[in-house]
Amino acid sequence: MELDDRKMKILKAIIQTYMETGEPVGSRTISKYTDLNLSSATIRNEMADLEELGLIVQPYTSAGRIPSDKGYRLYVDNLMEEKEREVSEMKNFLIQRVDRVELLLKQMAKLLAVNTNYATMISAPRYHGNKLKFIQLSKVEEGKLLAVVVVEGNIIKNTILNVEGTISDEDVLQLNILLNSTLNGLTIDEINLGLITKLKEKAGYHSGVVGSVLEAVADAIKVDEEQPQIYTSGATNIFKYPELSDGTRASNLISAFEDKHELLELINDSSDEEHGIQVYIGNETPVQSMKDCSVVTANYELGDGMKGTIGIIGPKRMDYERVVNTLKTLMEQLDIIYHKKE
Amino acid sequence: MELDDRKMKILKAIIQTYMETGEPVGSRTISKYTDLNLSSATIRNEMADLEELGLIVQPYTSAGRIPSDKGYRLYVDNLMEEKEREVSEMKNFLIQRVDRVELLLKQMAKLLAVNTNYATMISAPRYHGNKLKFIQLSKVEEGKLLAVVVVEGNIIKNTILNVEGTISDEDVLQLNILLNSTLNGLTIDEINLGLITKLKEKAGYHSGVVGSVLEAVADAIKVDEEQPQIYTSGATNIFKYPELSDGTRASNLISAFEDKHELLELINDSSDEEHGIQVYIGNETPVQSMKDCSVVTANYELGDGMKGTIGIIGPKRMDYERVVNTLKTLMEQLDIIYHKKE
DNA sequence: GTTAGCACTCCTAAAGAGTGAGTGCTAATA
DNA sequence: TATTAGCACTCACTCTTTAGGAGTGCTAAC
Repeated sequence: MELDDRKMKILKAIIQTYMETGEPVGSRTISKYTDLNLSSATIRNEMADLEELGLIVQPYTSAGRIPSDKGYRLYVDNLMEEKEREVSEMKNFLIQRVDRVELLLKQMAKLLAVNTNYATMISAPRYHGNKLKFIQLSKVEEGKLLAVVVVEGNIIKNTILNVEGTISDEDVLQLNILLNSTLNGLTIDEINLGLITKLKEKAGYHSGVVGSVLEAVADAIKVDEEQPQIYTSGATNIFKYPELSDGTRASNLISAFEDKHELLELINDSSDEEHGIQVYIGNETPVQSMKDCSVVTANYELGDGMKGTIGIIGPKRMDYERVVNTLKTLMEQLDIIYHKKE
Repeated sequence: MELDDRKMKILKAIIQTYMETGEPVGSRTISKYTDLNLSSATIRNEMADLEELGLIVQPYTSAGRIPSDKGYRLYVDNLMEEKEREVSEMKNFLIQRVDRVELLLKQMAKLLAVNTNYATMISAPRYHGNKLKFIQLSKVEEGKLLAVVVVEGNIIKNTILNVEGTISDEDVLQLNILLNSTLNGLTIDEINLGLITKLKEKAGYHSGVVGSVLEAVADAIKVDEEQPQIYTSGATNIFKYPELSDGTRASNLISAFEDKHELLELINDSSDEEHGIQVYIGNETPVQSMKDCSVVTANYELGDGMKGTIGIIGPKRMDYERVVNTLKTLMEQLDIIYHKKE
């Protein structure tokens, strides 16, 4: 048995109805809903076929049908049509570049959550491949240096270093000049051992400080590399969907959002996928606590190398069209704003 | 009718039993539980009296009794005895001063949540009264200055300033010297208009920059003043208590923890209370969504002026003794660690 | 003052009945 | 041959009923 055009139409109708109501869809509903002008009996026959194909399931005998993961997958891959985009709000919001990326991301997460009624997550850009823009050491108190590192995209990292022995203000000045002239414009990866040795030589008897500065820089960046900052919003939106609101499920989901550890897997998994938008349906997700959810991710890029991931988490019957379109629009807008200047 | 010793004992037994089970407590239970050696009938008479006094209530006719808010209040104020403190873990954890306060607070929130099985909240120290330690301007790119402000306690704020016109490196250096020599050691409050005017005069034709630097500093600090950073942990612990886990209640509570707005009220309310520990039972709390909870807050102080608030949020039948003792211990330890150096 | 005894209340869980949405199958129809 | 009408059947859901039990309040005896 093959999946002919009519079956497709019926499947689509089932999925769309189920998305709205969240309740099993019966044959009579479809018979009236579609422009196919078929009796409920015919629909029933077709539905039996669709079930045999594994695209829909009955929660119990003689109930209506709900889409299976496979059904959703087919819908997302083939049946979904692009709506005209709702750009307005996003556009206004993104109209100008923001100096502090974190702020932008936080607001973006919130905006998306409010707009979609799903939970959202945005990972701060990974440094990987980012250029060092500026390093500054300052003596804060005796034995303590403040190191400020600015990376492309005006991401700022502060670290306080404990240094042994005394350093004069003049020394600090010299070190700053040395560090900046040597390291500026390099990516994190380009700062290799050879360079470090060379730098230490030049630093003379302050080579120890140079060492710990670089260590601290690497450290500050590594911390973010391994557990990048993740902003979340709208976690409580899941309570709007009864199929996710029961005790344990909700608890697990909210926990995932709270300690953000599991979200990392999601980011790691989807960030391989170059640039595109990825949809995880039910069991496809790498995150255990989201087996009953669907997740849509997109990889954004702000400047050169400043890449991160946006994720939208909702019930399996989420409005894929709207979510995918919203994300696509967002990506495009970001592209326009952050690349036109070059 | 007055509250004699025996009634006290019975009330205490009821509350303690209810804390463990979360279910209405019957007369027979108390009759066996206590060392009073009274029959259930006698207990029943006493319980009727306690109910008349408003200290316990029946959820429905002929059910056992549960403590009322007033009952809990009496318990917290008079009946609760100090257990020997469990210092061990806290002590190990706090043994050394940490350079980055934020990190300490984050960990502290988590530790408390895991230990108590309640939700926790810690507000980052308010700047109010804190001394400025260090200001540093750096030219990051043309037209953009990076301002780094360090306040006592090594709290670091970064802001990027857009400046019109060009500034030479030499100018930046001069401004740094000027700003630091004038402002270091002052509290935020001490930087008044007179001082600013004087500073602007000295800055000569860069007075505009000085203005915007100070504005930015004030701004960065004001943002924190108005909506101080709040770290939360263990919000999902509330699912461990059936009386808080139902849909709407849980959703509201978790929401409060997510956007942290409501938590501010709690902090503002309790931070008036100088140093002590405060217990809010049920309706006593200023936060709407916590009417069915109890909240215990404590005000901590790290250095001079670095004050913040810790809050523990749980069900009304929370283990007040343990929570209060844990917080007391924590306060003491912080005191010892952060004040002995002076 | 304390206690045993007993009738009474009211929640809870289980069992049963009725309802309705929806199905699968069969036979008639176009 | 595809479609449809008709009908028996299934099963979740709701309501009601029932029985059980925990716990009470009251009374009378100790």
